Amino acid sequence: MKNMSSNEIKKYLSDNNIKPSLPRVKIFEYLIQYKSHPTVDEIYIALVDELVTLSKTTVYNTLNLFLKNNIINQILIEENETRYDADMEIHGHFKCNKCGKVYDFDYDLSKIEFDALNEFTFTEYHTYIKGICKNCNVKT
Amino acid sequence: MKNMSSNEIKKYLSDNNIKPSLPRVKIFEYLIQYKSHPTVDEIYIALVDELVTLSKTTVYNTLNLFLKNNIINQILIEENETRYDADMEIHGHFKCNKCGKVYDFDYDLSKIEFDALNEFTFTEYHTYIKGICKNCNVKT
DNA sequence: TAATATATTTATAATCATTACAAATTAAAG
DNA sequence: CTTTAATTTGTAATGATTATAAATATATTA
Repeated sequence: MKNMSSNEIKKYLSDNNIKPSLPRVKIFEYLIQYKSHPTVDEIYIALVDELVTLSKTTVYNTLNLFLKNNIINQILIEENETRYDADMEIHGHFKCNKCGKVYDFDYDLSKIEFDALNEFTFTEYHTYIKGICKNCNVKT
Repeated sequence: MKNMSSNEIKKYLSDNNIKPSLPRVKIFEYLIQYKSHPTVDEIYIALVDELVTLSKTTVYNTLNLFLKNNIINQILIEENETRYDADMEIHGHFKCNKCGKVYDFDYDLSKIEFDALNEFTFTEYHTYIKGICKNCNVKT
């Protein structure tokens, strides 16, 4: 997943019932390459130089299509700041209140007991932590 | 916390540097009484009959003040659907994709190991799960 | 208690992210 | 090729939240 070639991305999209048009391939490529949990604006600004006719609507449409077909996740940490992540492994996010960077971290869900949720069916897990990252802690 | 009297709420707000005006007391009371993780609209609609001059701006202002003074949490599960919770104990939320209800659940954070976040400082923990609740599972 | 200052609430307008829509473009099928 | 369907695009509409400034209520001081 880390370094998919353009052809691998095309196959991956096709396998998930998404016709691999150029904007779609490029947007997905951006997500797996930079893993920066970008916003729509960040994706648009990053790609518009190469795809000069790209519109923000296409970025929205494409991300919503990816969401529907379950190949990306939406990250909601701040109000009015929707971010996207192509890493579909269950993992958490840490957002630094100083530098704003979003870090990934693994957590072992099997160790969590959900007493209150007996007979519930789970489809999505989301965890995020806020605080100060190592880097910003050192600086002060 | 479960059943605070009006006077206890006033004291609690004062203790947290919030002047206990009527709208503030009523909004906080609503949050701890119903625990329904309401939206701004739901709070406004629930209270406007009693506080006939209440404006939605006041609900926004009040919730933002509560957030700033750390006596409520913001719950972000769906894009463009900000909810609020006066329960400040660390706990998770489960949202049913069928009925839309948000359930609370406890989870034991001490069992989670954050290898990747060594030397990070944590201030807020948020966890939510999506799926189908017990009730909706039975119905089908 | 009246006068003044301060805080709170309110209505209206502004902002901004997202979606709706319909036209334009591109790709696919016959 | 021609026709049909899918994708992309620009513009307008929507809706939640915030900004602003006036109105109201509360607190302070003389």
